[in-house]
Amino acid sequence: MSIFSVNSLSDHRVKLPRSFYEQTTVGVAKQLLGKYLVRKHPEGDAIGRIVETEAYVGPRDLACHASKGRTARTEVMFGPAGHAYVYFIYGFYNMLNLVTEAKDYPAAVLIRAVEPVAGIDLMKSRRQLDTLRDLASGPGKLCQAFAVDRSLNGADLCDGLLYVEDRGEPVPKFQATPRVGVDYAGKWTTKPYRYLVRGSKFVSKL
DNA sequence: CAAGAGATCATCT
DNA sequence: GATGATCTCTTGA
Repeated sequence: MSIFSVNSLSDHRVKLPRSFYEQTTVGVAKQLLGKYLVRKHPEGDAIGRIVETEAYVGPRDLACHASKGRTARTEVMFGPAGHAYVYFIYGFYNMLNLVTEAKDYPAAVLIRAVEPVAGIDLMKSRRQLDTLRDLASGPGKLCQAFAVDRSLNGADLCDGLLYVEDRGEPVPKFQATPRVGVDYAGKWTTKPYRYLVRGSKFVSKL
């Protein structure tokens, strides 16, 4: 590193503080675009630029698990912001969410896709795939690539091996669409709570 | 390329 | 006992 790095934007790396996650869920979901998901692991670190998120905005949102009430599964969402909510679905896949808003207000943002940035060989071996585009372009895929499973449920994103980093990029241009796979949620099905970085090849689908 | 089925299990009824 | 915030592979145009 040169002495110029002090003033270099490219050196800006700040772990998102809890106050970031305490904002509105929709705000967090949008602002996470262009941030970096970091997974520290004995096998090696994995980093990806977040390109797709979904907001699950609280107890009234019929697509949000917390709309079913406070249970063992949803407990983490009722806790303070800035923790991971990881659950297992379809008998195969883990989903990574980041808990938002105030304690006792259950809401979270689903991380749906990232662009691989570092630890790419590790991701390839975990995914048994060689195609960069397919390594983390979906919520199940990225959990596999980043070795995220239920052992991380409840993990503190402000003090642990999983967190999100701000590298000083502005939030990229994005588009909003309805969320994927929530056809059962009545009027909540069509709410535009899915956010995608415009032009990214690494989103799960258009 | 689009559409459909199957895989497989934690969670809630 | 049903179902799901998914993925992959197969089928057929």
